[in-house]
Amino acid sequence: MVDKEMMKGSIDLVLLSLISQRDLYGYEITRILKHLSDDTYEMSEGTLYSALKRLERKGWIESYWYDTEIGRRKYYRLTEKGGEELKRKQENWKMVESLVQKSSEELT
Amino acid sequence: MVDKEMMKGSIDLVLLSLISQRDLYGYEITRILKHLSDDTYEMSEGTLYSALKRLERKGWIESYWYDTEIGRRKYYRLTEKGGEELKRKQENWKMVESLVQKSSEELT
DNA sequence: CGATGCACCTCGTATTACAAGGGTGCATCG
DNA sequence: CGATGCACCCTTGTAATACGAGGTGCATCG
Repeated sequence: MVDKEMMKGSIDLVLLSLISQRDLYGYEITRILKHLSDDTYEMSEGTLYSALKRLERKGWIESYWYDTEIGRRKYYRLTEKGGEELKRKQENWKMVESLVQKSSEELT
Repeated sequence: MVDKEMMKGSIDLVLLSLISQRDLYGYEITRILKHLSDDTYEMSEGTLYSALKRLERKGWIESYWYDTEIGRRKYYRLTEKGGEELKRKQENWKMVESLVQKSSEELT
């Protein structure tokens, strides 16, 4: 559908954004992304879980197990540090956004 | 200044955008990016030249030498294939843009 | 029973972006 | 004249990234 490497470089930002809104579990995240992209993008689980691990290792998210009748789920929640990082990444994103835009507009 | 890894994933798009407007040489590109970012971002030359090599290897840009009184410069120009790739990457970018936005807004 | 969906995970690999280095030649300054 | 700085190009090594392919277990549906 779309470029498989579409999200390269933006995965952490997107994940932190999503988790900042409410606690989510892995599989749920893939469903949300699929939905938000109108079924054009499906994040591979290999990508997702290693990204979540990375975010946790860096202290930006924390996880906890939650058992439902239909099985166990590992939920992730944003930490304070993760909130700060999200802010940084958002500003960063704005910068890149403006560069991408300018690079296709003006050339001084 | 900004995150050193700021451009991760967007370098190719930015470079193709810039070169699509007019032929450019390497050093000039670093100057333009610095200017467009209001001096907050300076692409390391290692990054730039290996990116240019990559783009050339993929057939998206072509290079030619040009001699001025003050020395030789290696200019890069967009190929037809590069034009198509640029278009693809731009659509891709819009997708990611919308995901980044949505991920910090709604959660269905 | 087999397939499908939910839910998690690991491993190996190619690619990427970077820093750190190296090189040339010209101009300017002391 | 020598040093410094700028303009310009390049290579190498490394850490991190994103991915596909594979694996587990359970429940449900046909």
